[in-house]
Amino acid sequence: MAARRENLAALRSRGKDPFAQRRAEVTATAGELLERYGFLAATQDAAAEQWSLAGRILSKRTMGKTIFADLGDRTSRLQLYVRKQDVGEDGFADWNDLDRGDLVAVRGYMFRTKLGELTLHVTAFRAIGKALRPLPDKWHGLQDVEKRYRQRYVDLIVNPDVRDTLVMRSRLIAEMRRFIDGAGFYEVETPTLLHLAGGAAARPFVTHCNALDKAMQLRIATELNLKRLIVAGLERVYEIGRIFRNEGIDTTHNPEFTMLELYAAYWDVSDMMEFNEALIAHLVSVATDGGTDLPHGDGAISFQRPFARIEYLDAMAQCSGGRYTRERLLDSVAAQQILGELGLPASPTHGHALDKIFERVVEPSLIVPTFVSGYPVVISPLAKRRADDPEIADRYELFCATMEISNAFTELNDPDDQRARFDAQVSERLAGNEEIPEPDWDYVRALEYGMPPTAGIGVGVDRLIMLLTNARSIRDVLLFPLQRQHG
RNA sequence: GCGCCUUUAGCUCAGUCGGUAGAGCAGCGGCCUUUUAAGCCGUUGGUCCCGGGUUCGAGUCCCGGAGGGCGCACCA
Repeated sequence: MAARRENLAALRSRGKDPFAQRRAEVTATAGELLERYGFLAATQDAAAEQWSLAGRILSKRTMGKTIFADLGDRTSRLQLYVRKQDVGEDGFADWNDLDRGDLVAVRGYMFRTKLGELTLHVTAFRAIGKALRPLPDKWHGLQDVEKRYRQRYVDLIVNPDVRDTLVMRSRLIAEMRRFIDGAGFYEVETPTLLHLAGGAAARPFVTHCNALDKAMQLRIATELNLKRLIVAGLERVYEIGRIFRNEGIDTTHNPEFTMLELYAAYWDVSDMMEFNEALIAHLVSVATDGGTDLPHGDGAISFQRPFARIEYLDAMAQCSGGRYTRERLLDSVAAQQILGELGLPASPTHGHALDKIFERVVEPSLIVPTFVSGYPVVISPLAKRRADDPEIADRYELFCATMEISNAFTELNDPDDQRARFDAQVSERLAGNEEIPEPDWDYVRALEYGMPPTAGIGVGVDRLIMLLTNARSIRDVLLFPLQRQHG
């Protein structure tokens, strides 16, 4: 660091203070130039066309009166070629005071070196920012996982894979919006700060509002407010927003994460399944440059439409050799017995038991994209019952690579049924299940004004991005994953 | 919360049986006008995560603590 400060002082003494610079002319990015001049043959140049670009020096190779360096900008990395005879004595001295990590604006023309690399022959340049701290090892980059997450800015500078993944995330979410907007949905933003967090089973974060002198909660879902907007007549709404759940942290859980929730009036769960399948297939195509197969681990998963479809109860039966029948699963006592057979601890509720059984018995086999339809009503408090089977809800979940990717159902719009299910939840809550939220009675009031038949879906965006980018940990698709504080 | 692993130079890592701290890269000084993990010669650089203990002597052994990773548990 001392050496870098000396170089900074040297630049300043020649009137080239990098921190005094206000802006840089940029007429091209590294990526654009690499594409545009792909036709150049070795040693051939395009000296007639001058370009200006800006970025960070990622490496520097000095060879006497010549310097090769790599410039990185948001698109790519481009080699620079600087000759003393082009930039003069002073200019060359300035280059010697530039360190790896410094920010520069350069001007020059493209050529291809005799070893075949497209390179910018620099005719003019200027330091526009100085790195007082050295960059990590040019070859190994930053490996220390802890430092990578804590100092993500460094990770992003030196590890191209990290940047590629996070840039892909940005593109995929933009694509998701474009696709949904194209279907006539309004994007809305509903409050994060609520008096009562509902719409899912999860422990909320609690905070305090000084102005109201009230305890508040951070939302655990956007569901109830979005459906209020369906009551309000917006008909097609969605939100891509941050959700907070005060639970564990591991490779598939971060306390705050991004969820897509979308509601369409006049659709049922089958319409939603169509839409869901089209959306996922589209995103796979974007992620794979037009393909249908996603790399996953060492292999690949095909997202060729149509995806597999199976009934929840059939899946349970098949994966248990017929032992877990409808009768047993839908009976609270029998379901607990199954837990015992599986060697799992007893669950506080029937619903919890079903989730555990499914997780153990069915989920591990759900590798290819599969819609699992017809969840029991006991684990679907906000979903409509099937017309011909009132114990089963009109609901599906999409699984892929054993991860739940989306959860959708025909929304329950009968206020009396909704009130009854909330009452049942109150009992569960009193029985000690802390994840069951307090009922939001105003939501029932909203339903009393009339909600059209509606289908809704929730998609865990981070896990979807993990799938689409073949990331092993949710932290790899988050810019700043939560870390414990030092000290 | 439990178990296993891990923390040494700016970065990536080695460090034997407990004997006084090492390499590569980066940096610094030199040579080099098409290199690309440039090369060659020379050279600087340490809170060995923190706190105790055992010992003549601890990076190394013991106890406690902190951070991180993985697994389990928790978590639609």
